[in-house]
Amino acid sequence: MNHLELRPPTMADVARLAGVSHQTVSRVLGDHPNVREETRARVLRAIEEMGYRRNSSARALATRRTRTLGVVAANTTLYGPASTLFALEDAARAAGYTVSTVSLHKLAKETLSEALDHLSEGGVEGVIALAPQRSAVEALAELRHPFPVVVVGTGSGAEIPSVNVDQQLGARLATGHLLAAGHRTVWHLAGPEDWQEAADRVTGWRTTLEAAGVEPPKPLRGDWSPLSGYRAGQELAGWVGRGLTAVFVANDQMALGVLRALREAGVRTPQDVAIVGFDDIPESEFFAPPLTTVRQDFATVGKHSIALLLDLIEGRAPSGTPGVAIEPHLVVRASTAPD
Amino acid sequence: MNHLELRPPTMADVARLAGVSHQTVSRVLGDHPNVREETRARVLRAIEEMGYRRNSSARALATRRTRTLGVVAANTTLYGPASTLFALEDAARAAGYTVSTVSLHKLAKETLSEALDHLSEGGVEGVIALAPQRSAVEALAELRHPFPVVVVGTGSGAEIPSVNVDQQLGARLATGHLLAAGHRTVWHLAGPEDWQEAADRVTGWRTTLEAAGVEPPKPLRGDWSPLSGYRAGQELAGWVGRGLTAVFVANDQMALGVLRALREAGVRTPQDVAIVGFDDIPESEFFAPPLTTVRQDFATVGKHSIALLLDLIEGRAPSGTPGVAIEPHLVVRASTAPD
DNA sequence: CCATGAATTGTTAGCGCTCACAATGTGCCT
DNA sequence: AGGCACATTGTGAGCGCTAACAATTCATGG
Repeated sequence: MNHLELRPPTMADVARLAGVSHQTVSRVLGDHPNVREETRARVLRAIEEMGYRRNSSARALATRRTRTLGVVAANTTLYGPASTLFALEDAARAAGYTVSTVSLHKLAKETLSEALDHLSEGGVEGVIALAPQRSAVEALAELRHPFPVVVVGTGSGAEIPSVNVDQQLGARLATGHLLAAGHRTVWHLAGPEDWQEAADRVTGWRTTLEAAGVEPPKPLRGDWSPLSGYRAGQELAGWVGRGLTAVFVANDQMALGVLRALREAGVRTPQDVAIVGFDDIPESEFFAPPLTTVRQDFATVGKHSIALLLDLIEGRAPSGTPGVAIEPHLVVRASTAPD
Repeated sequence: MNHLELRPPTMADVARLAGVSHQTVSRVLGDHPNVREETRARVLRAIEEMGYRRNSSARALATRRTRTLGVVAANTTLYGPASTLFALEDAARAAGYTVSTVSLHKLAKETLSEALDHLSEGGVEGVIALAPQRSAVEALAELRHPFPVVVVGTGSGAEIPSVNVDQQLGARLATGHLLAAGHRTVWHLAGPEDWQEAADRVTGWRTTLEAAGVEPPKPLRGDWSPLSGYRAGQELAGWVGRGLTAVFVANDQMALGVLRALREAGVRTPQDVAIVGFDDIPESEFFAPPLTTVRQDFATVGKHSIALLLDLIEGRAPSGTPGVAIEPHLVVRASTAPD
């Protein structure tokens, strides 16, 4: 309880109590095979009795392994990043690693550099960067760092190893769903230009329309926030009755704003305009109306990222198929089909 | 770039290149006053040239300070915990500490114990526990750990130092606001019994009603999820016209569910029933209608928690006024007042 | 009964850094 | 010029652990 007690016991202390050498204690802790059962028991008892814990710094110094990974991210209060963070942490811990996180307000080159410095000082063996913006990856590619880095969510620009959800597929699912429901065309409210995900969703949307022989309308731009969706929604409302019957919105939060703007403009969803979002945040199911959206599997993203990073750290050939994006799924709700 | 390069340079390497002793390099890095300006420059140049970085493990071993804090949390994808996590990380980094996070699915005693073990193995100097459930604090109190622990969000049971938002005040603001608007009574959809915040909000709501001479209706229970709010909302709808004109919902997600259930039942908000939520998640402003809610200042929570933990680690008397809860604020929107 | 090898344990030397102290250099006063 | 205080630098000893090797024990079989 009292952390100010004299200094914590060392391996030598345990060894003394157990009547063995410190090396034997180390062997027991390391699950070495060649330790007599009785000795092991004696050592374990001594460890228990003294409440001994290995000193991680000394261990790290001797082994040259800190068993710590770093994660750099921005916007960690948003559902997507928060979920990814969670999955990463889970996967890393399962692999016996500790995770140090640096949450930034913005992924500018300078802050990124400071973050890597901070993690580097902390002795991480590798870093996962949740860098959805292209500029962030570019900055990352220019930065020197003494450990491998894996990027999550910024396509495979090939400069840096990465793990991704197939955003284009997600957009194709969304757009295709609307076309299949009989809509002649599908409008798109996109995310910020600099975001890879936003770009990929635009591409997926555009190609789906083109494949169907439809000229894509000019996409609108938002910044992921409900407010920007609201503003775009007001603009979209003006096109109702002039060919706009379906909108694919690049994320659920903006879709929420769009829904509100349409409702205020007297436009009914889905009767007048069908809406599809992206992310499947927990709230989406209870929007007015419940939102059809695209769900990403963050747990898988986390597992793959950690696996890839560990491969790089160990110097093995990456075990997962490289460049394979994780498949998202369409979740159909009332915003595209009256129930 | 290549992390498999020969072994990274050591302080001795830098010293050799700069023509000084390793101790002088250490002094330069430690900003020691007594180093000649010219020497310092020479050392810094050598450091730069070799791309030297101090080995944190060796440093930690020698100083007995890891400069690492741990955070244990569950439900980190929710807005509140995610925001707190962010604030904690920010505050810790500002204080020169690295943060290791353990995100749990559930704060059971066993998982908590494993989490503390994991962090302990990682050499943390102290831990912040985001433990909103009373059972979690109790479990925490029973566990032995060789470092100080600060709990966030579970009242001041006094067993463990804690930092809190004044949930009762928040509930009083919400309930008072509704009473002031002329409602005769206010119903309450509470969070899970075991959660301290839920209990505090119930208390704040109840005392406000009692102070106004109103007998509080029996509170409903939800589990924070929109779905549970939806179910409760269906039940609440049945009381409309029989005295129910206002509901204080213990969080915004449930309020979303309530709003939907009421709408489906043909009950208008706020004309027929006014709703107040709690949390002010980013979506709340765009609900149908926009939600009046209570905002918590997570950044302050983060700063206070870290400050308190560092005080405990350093063995100082806590600098902040102990037990002082952080004030939340009411954000009034259309769900309680037609615009 | 002793040689032989395997199983088990101990010994020694760092890992790269900081701390305490020793040694040297510098300026200034008398 | 000598001496003293102070600034500056160097030296040695760990911090607590693991890795490599050395030493010991133990069972076997000839």
